[in-house]
Amino acid sequence: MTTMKVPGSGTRARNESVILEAAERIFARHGYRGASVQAIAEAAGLPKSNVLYYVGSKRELYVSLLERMMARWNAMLDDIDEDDDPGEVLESFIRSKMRLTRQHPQGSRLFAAEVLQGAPFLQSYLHGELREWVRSRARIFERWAEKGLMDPVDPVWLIFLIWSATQHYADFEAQILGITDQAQLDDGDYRAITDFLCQVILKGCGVRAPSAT
Amino acid sequence: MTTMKVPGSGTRARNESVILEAAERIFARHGYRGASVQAIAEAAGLPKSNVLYYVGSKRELYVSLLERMMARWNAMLDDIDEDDDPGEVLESFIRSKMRLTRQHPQGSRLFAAEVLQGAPFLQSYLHGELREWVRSRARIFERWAEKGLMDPVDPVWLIFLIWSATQHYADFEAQILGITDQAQLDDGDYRAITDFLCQVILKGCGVRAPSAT
DNA sequence: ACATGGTATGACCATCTGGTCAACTTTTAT
DNA sequence: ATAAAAGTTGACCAGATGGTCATACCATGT
Repeated sequence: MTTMKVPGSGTRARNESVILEAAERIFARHGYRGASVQAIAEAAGLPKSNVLYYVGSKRELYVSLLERMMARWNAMLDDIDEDDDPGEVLESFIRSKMRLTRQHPQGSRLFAAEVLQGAPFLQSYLHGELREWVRSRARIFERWAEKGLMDPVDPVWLIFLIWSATQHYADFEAQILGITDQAQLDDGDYRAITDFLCQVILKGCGVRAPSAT
Repeated sequence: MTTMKVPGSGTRARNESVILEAAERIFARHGYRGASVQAIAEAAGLPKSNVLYYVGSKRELYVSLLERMMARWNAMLDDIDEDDDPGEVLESFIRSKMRLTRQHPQGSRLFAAEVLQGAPFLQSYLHGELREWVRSRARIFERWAEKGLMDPVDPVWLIFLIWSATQHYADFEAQILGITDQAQLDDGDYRAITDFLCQVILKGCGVRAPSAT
C-alpha cells in the first residue's frame, strides 16, 4: 500500500476544501448572520464539531472565504499602461470579469452579500487596494480620452458599469433564470452575453473596434 | 381636544410605517434568515411583542415588504408602443429605474437579498408578471431594430444591462463609497451618473439622441 | 508493543430565535 | 359613566445558535 504524498491529498486539505465550498454556497445564499454552522456542516456532509475543528470559528471561515475571493480577483487584474490599445484593454477587462463571474458564481454572490451588509469585513480592502486599482485605471482612461482614443466619459463610472453588468449574472441569476425561463445559463449564453457587453460598452464610450477581430 | 381623523395618522398606521421602514433596513442588510425580530424591534424603537402584535409574524412582515417593493416597481412601468421614439423610451426607462434606486435604496437592497437567496418568495412574480413585462418590451426593441432605429442587439440583455447598471448604485453602495472615498452620493452625483448611463447605453446600441434635449 | 499527533464527534453550555399569552393601560363609541 | 375595542408589554416556551471539551479513533514511526 503506497500512501500518496501528493500535496493537497491529505485529510486536512481534502476536508478543508469540502468545507470551504459548502460554506461559500451557504454564506452566499443567506449572508453572514443568516448562515448557520449547522447548515454548512450538513452541506459539507460532516458533523458540526468537525467543521469547527478545521476552521476554528464561523468568523474565521467567513474571512478566509472573502480572502480567497479577493485573491481570485487580484489574480485577474492585469497591468496596463497608456500605450495599450483601449479597445483591447476594455474588452479583455470585460471578458476577464465575466469569466470570474462564471467560474466563481458563489464567490461573486458571497461578495455581493458582504457588500449588501455594508462590507464590515472589507472596509480596509475597499478603501485601500481596490481604491488604488480603480484610481490607476481611471488615470489611464483619462489619458486615452485626452488623446481622442475614446469619449471623455467618467472612468470610475465606466468601471462600475462594467463591474455591475458582469456581476449581475451571478448575483441575480435567480431573476435571470426566472425571466428567461431557463434552468441555467450555458456556455453559449455566456459567450453571447459577453459579446453583447463588449459591443455595447465599447461602442458606447466611443472606442474603435480592436484591430484584431 | 379635537382628536384628528386624518387618514394614516392613527396609532396602527403610524406604528406599522415605523416598523416597515426599520424592517426594510434590517432585512436589506442581513437577508431574511439573518434579520432577527429583536433587531427590527430595536431599530423601530418598540418592544418585540409590539412589533409582532402589528405584523403577525416575521414571514408576513417580509412578504409585505416585498409586495410594497413590487408595487413601487410596477408603478414605474410606463406603457410604450413601437411608434414611440427609441431614444426617449430608453432614456426614460434608465431615468425611472435610477430614480427608483435612489428613492428606495433599502427596498432595492431587500430585493437583491431576496434574489441572492434564490428568490424563494418571488418565484411566481419572476416567472409571471415580470417575465411578461420583459417579453413585451423585448418585442418592441426588436421591432425598432428591424426598422433600423437601433442596432440589432438582444433586447433581453439590454434590459438586464440597464437593470444591473442602475441597481448597482443601491446594492453596492458600500463598495462605491469606499472606492470613491465619499460619505454618500449626492444629487449631483446621481444626475451625473444617470447622464453617463444614458449617454453610453444609448450610443452603445446605436440609438440616435432624442430629438428634444 | 507502544507512544504520538492528527482526526472525529457526541454531550454539553449560555445565549438567542420566533412566537404566545395573560395582564395591563389607553382610546373610542355609546 | 361604562363597556368594548385597540394598544402595550414582560414573562415565558421550545428549539436553534456558536462554541467548548473530554473522549475516542487511527495511522504512523520506533
